Amino acid sequence: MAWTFDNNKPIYLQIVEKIEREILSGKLEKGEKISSVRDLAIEASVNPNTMQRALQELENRGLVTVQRTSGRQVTQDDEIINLARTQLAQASIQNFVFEMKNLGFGCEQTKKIIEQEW
Amino acid sequence: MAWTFDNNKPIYLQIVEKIEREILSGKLEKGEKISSVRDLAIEASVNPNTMQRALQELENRGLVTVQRTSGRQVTQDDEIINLARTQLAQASIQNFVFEMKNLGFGCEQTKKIIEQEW
Amino acid sequence: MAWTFDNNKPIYLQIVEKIEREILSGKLEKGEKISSVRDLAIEASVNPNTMQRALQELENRGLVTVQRTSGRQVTQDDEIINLARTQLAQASIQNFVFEMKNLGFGCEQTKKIIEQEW
Amino acid sequence: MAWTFDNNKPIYLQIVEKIEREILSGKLEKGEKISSVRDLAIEASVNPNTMQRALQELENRGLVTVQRTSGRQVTQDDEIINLARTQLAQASIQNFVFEMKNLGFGCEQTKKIIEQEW
DNA sequence: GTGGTCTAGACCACG
DNA sequence: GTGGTCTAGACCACG
Repeated sequence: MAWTFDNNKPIYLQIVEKIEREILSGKLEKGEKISSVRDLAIEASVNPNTMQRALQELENRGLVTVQRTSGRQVTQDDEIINLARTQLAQASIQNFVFEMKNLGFGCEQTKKIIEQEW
Repeated sequence: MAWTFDNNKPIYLQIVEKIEREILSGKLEKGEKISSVRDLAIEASVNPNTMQRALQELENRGLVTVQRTSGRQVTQDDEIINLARTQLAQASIQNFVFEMKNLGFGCEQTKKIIEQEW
Repeated sequence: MAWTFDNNKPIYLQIVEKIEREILSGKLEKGEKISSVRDLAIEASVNPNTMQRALQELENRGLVTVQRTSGRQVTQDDEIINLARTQLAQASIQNFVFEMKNLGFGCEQTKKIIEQEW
Repeated sequence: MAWTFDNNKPIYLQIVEKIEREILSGKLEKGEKISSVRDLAIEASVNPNTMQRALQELENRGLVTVQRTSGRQVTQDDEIINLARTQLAQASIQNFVFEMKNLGFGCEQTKKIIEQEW
């Protein structure tokens, strides 16, 4: 029911990342209306203020826009979404390659494992 | 100079991960003596209490052992190290594959990028 | 299309200021008939209630008058307009001088920049 | 005693602007330590959360930095301060020139008034 | 009903 | 003691 959170990171940031991933994956579509702060707060079992803060952060990043009285929606701006997607992928890959090298894996070996895991 | 930390995660956990990575990568060798809490704390520019806590966590995980009088050293136990390495790699790969799928990347494409990035 | 508003201030106040500026600048002339609340609301993309409230405020300030049947018009009273103009200019200048001093600009320097910017 | 606030704008934003002005004017010097959130909140007669939010915004703008446990200080980075100063001055001047033109003042007249008011 | 702001106050991490 | 996060809940602007 309630979303699950990791104790070692602020909840609001985990919410930001969750929603960001939904936007970048297209699960939340460009321009789609987002549930109200109150509803999302109930869904996630967090305080409305916490949800508010998460959504505000998404606004700062340009992924979400607000219409004062009619709620929030995913940005219409493809460029912002694509940029965020590219940046996340970039970071993810570099991070991964660094980690695998560090653990002693070679390139070929890593690719093989990815193929299996895919 | 000082190690760099991310404000959004407990410092002691970030230290744990850093030292764990050094052990798993072999930068800190099996059985190698570890600097004193004091020295490490200075090196990292953190409070000795914080460093202490990090090392304790590494003991709990079995990666570090204590000799009352002669300080700490990396475990001699290959098995523990290998297990930790495997687990970390597992988690890392699954995480990565999930993320890339989510961002819309395919298996071949991902492997190509890894090759470039390696 | 729609007028643009700053999220950090009541919309009705921003409308008041916009129309006031149009009156003081003469863009809306002395005695000129003002569009209906309805039309203005559509033009500004705001709720009629909001526009209503803005016009009421302008009445309170004496810049706009109402004729029960024939709608609103800009006041005929030169004195009121001139007074408002003077007050706004006063406030604007004092504010500006304070700001520039505060930012470390001198009088001569400021005058030079104004000349360029004019 | 308590700082004075305008009802038509969020308090936290007014605090941001007040402190920003103190930094840009040099009243708060480069690298100077800033009072604790709690103390500032008492000084301003606002809730600590409100003050926290204001300081967080100043952090986002790069004007203030945090040391987790030892409090906040004005940034050491001249460039950031100078940039902010220039931007504020720019906006202020353009705004002012626009306003004065709008009110029917000429360039020479405006400069004369500034001289008197300085 | 929607988002935004604010207060009050608890609890945590780090020192 | 310092900042950070979170909850609970009030009240406001706009519709």
